[in-house]
Amino acid sequence: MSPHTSASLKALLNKRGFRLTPQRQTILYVFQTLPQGNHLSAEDLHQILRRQGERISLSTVYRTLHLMAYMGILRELELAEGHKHYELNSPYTEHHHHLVCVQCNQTIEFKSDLIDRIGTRQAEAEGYHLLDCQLTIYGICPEAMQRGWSRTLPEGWRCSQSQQRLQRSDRDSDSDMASRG
Amino acid sequence: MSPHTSASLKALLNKRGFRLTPQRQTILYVFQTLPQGNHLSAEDLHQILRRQGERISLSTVYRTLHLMAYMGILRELELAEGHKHYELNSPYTEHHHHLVCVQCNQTIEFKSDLIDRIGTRQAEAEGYHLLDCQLTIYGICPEAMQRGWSRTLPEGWRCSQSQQRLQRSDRDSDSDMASRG
DNA sequence: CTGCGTGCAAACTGTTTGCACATGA
DNA sequence: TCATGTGCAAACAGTTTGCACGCAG
Repeated sequence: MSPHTSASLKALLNKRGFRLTPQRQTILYVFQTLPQGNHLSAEDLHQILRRQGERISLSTVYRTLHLMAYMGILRELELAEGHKHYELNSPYTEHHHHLVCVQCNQTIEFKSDLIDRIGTRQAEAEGYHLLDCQLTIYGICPEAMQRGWSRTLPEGWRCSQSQQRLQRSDRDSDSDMASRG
Repeated sequence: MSPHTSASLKALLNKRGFRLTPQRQTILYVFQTLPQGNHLSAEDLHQILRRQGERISLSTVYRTLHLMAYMGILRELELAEGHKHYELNSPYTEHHHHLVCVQCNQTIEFKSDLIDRIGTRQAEAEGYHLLDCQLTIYGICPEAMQRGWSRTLPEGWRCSQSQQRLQRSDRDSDSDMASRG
């Protein structure tokens, strides 16, 4: 159920004067084999590649993410972490939205035709060419709430101190992403 | 109708052990007197302050934006420009969403009770404590389209040949979005 | 064989932080 | 008074870019 074979990717790239390189092929493959509902930052992707023994430079990762987002192969996400995330964007991928815990970064996906329709209509109404439309809901997940967090600042927060706010505890703590239909 | 007088701001801050300073007061005032619908980046705000003769350091700007966002006084926006934007967030401010041109950054606000309701419901369904809910629609505005669409790729990216617009047809895959919701 | 793509390192942008001093409650 | 807030500069993280070489078309 891969949206692109290396042949179709090549065709897609060549059509626009770009080339199919091993790096681009590898990167697309990573996204294609990613558990449904995951999204990667440039750094994440670079780590994964490195762990797989691929030697692709970080610059190339960035350039490729850019290119693929531009081509519509990837979708660029603005979650609440200060850097962009990317996920596959294809007709085979359900268009969805995100519910994010700003404390632990747990992310729940959900879809809503209604929202998509509103987005489409709104873009049309203004004469915009629609690229993407994302409802992002920021909140505190039940687990984080239990660990204690009021809507305001964490206890002992100081402007001048190191603010341990929203600091993700571990890189692998976000592996438990749920996906709801 | 200002959501906060300096007295109520003071109360709000003191309640949490923070202090009212001239800087904080000034910054809030800038937001309060901002033309409706504008949102500022830290840099924007710093410029404005400087132009007004205020000598508030950039660090303080950042710290204040942070503080006020966490106190719920400001709303943090993730538009598509690589940096955050802030706007007033009060009961008196209509909650709204954004339609952004990824080429020229023109932003159109719109509100939708329906979206807000969907967001609320979705958060509730997952047991999340709702903080904010933003539908952000990315697209190309009519003017930018006329000028031809070349951004999204790094400066000097070599694809200068066929600059044809991408056709994003994945949005209208099956659902009938012709009907207005 | 041409010029796009890559890796590298250095540059850049937006943001955070350590420190000493200033100041609000 | 004294912990909080500020300004400054340096540190930082994420991203970009200039250059020389490598490789796809």
